[in-house]
Amino acid sequence: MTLSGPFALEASNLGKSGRTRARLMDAAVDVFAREGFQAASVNEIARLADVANGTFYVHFRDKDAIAAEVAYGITREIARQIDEAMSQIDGAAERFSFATRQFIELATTQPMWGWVLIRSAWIVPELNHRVETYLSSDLKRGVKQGIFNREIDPFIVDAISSMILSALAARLRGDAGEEAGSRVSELALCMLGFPVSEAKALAWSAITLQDFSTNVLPRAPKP
Amino acid sequence: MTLSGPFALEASNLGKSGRTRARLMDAAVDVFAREGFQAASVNEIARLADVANGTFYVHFRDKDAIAAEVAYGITREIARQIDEAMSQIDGAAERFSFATRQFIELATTQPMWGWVLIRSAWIVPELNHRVETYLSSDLKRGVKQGIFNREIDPFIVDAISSMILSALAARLRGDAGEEAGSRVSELALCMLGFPVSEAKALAWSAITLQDFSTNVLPRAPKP
DNA sequence: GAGAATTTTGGGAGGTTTGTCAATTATAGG
DNA sequence: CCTATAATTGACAAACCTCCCAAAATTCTC
Repeated sequence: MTLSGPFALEASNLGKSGRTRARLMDAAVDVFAREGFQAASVNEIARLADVANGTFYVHFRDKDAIAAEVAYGITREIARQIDEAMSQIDGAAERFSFATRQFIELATTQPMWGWVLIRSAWIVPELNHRVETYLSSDLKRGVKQGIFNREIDPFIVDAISSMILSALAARLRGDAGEEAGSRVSELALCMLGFPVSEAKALAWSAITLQDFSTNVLPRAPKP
Repeated sequence: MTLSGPFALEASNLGKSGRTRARLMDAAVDVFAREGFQAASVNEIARLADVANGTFYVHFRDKDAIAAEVAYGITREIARQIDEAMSQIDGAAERFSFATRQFIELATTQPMWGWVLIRSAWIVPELNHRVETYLSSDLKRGVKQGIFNREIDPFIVDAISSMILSALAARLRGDAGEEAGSRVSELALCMLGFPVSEAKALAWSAITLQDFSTNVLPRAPKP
């Protein structure tokens, strides 16, 4: 039996249909991560989910439909998790730095989700868009708090988010270590108008990162 | 007759084989730009180049082979052009800023090349790698000149290059105007340790951008 | 447990893709 | 003009893909 992924775990208390659907989504994550959205085939997703190819079409209209669902599920879960972990943090700069570092640690704990973000972000606009929405809200909070002295518009949000994605990619490839999150966070803070020393202090401060792998989704009840 | 692209012009004085090869490369650029590397099919490239599908395989082993050639051709020409245009500039920061701005103007004058860079950079490693090589050399020059007070390693080069690509994408989509080059250049200079005011001054200084469309490749002789 | 409703199955029609190759056409040198 | 060489062609096998649907299996309800 294939070991079930995050979506399957989450759906373990749903009806049969819901569970199959979730299995397909986990399989899709796997295929998207390995081959990217474009090269992925419905056939392979079904094969990996251990269902007949016809079953796929019972649950999703086509590849785009499952991609949208997967994008939604991934980004929602990541955002929920990060948000919860930093509910106590108020300063926008601290929040940004924490979120960035935590986000990049995704690479260690849920590499497949990371790869999907990297390999499909440019093709499934939903993905990029949602990442940028979350990012944007903390950046704007910073402007309100008078901390970032740079106007926040889609251009700069885009720039920062693609920088973060590139750091995530480096981490996934193994080209960067744990410091990746701090480094990119420092660079971004500089861009936002922070003096180098302050950016460094914030970005490299000791924090406790959540362990995605155990917390991101509710545990499945033991069988 | 299909209007010939840059590669065909460049090859107009070559033998028949060379010209066909070049036509295929221009067609490949077109298809890659529209659909991305993964979704592109050899068939469509051949169709667009107005040759039989078998002809493709005479000139290239497969899609990867032509992608590598195209990547090589595009990056070499862009680099050559930018390099020539800034041969008089010596300061690393000025060079970086000029190159960045000039590079992004590629979006206006050779949008297809721009799209290829955007849509295929993550899939054809050759592309990213070459862009980063050129970028790296000017950044390192800056360190030698004592201008950038930040260690230049692949991580930061990666970060900057993906930021530049995101600006190029915004420009191609029409979401950003002429100012895109200056904006991203300013952001990057901040990251490299420049005080905001200096970064602004450099990034927004008046410069004369080369007109890629007329200069990037030698003119074809009139028939 | 029987019958109804839900879910899954897998074969197949119709299409596209890759890569090959014998046959055809164009080009160039004598 | 004629021939040797180079270049191109297009049909084709084999693989794979999407999407459909009647039949089989499973689950639910009473």
